[in-house]
Amino acid sequence: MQEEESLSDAFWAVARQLRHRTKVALEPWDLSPSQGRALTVLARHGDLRLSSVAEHLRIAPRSATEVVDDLQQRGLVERRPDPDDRRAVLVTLTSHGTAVTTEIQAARQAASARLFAVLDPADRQDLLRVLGKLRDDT
Amino acid sequence: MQEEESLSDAFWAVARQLRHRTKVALEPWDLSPSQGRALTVLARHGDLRLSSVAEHLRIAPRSATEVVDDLQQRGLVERRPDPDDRRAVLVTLTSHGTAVTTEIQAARQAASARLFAVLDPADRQDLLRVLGKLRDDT
DNA sequence: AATGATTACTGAGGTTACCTCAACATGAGG
DNA sequence: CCTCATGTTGAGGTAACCTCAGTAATCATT
Repeated sequence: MQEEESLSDAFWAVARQLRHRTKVALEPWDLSPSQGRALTVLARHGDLRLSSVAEHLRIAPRSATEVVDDLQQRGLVERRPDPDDRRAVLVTLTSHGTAVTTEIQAARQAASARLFAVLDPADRQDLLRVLGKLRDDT
Repeated sequence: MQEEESLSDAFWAVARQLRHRTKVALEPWDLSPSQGRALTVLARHGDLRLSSVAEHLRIAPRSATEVVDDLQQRGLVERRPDPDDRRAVLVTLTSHGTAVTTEIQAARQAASARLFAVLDPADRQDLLRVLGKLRDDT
């Protein structure tokens, strides 16, 4: 059965394109993927503990310390003591960080829009439907 | 236009699944992604110079040296002098390496088949068609 | 309230998979 | 043969992760 082989090949080829375009679109900000994701997570969930940031990024808490260190140096986030638990540190977007995150999300979306723009509406719908089935599995 | 956002979200969700399953399927061999790809490339193209291996893997020649070092230590590939150019080294799959590569490709294909098995034939055809359009773009 | 276990973070140091740069051998063209 | 280009590798560097141990704060139990 050759079919699955080429399905996954095609899938990876498109994934590579999408990844590459996203990377290029995000170059102006010079952020690592983890840093970019950290900003997105903070924008979505509001202030988070360092350990929560680590969970969202699926990295060790110690590694989240480094990601946040870097973002803090750039003035994109602040560390504040958690009022509810003085062991914990809350990571918060600064206003500059919020603005940058908005720009980044726009750039990311524009990059993916440019890729998917070659599809007509019916194709998009098909893709969304089929991907939905794959995603819901397991 | 929210549509592209969820299209790429769905795409990445599926890509993550496929990557995860492939990784799990390949765990028994304890190979890095580059090592796995190197074996595949060698199986497809036959003996290659170290610099060609580097090109296929899109890494620096010096880094290909390390990948090949490791594969050689495991007895999966051999280095031979290139008869046509004594500066060059030819990397060749050993018979053990050929056998392992075959097993790996089967495992990879089985993993992707399991993911795509939830689709009926019409869905698969749609997916393949739409991915083809996306891939040919650029 | 005192104590012992647990939790949140971080310093120190390690690993992996890359990188660049320079050295060395070989090859190709004037 | 002399110069310049090419193929590989040694030396050493870096980014982004990791584990492990230590400190401070909190929680649970007595």
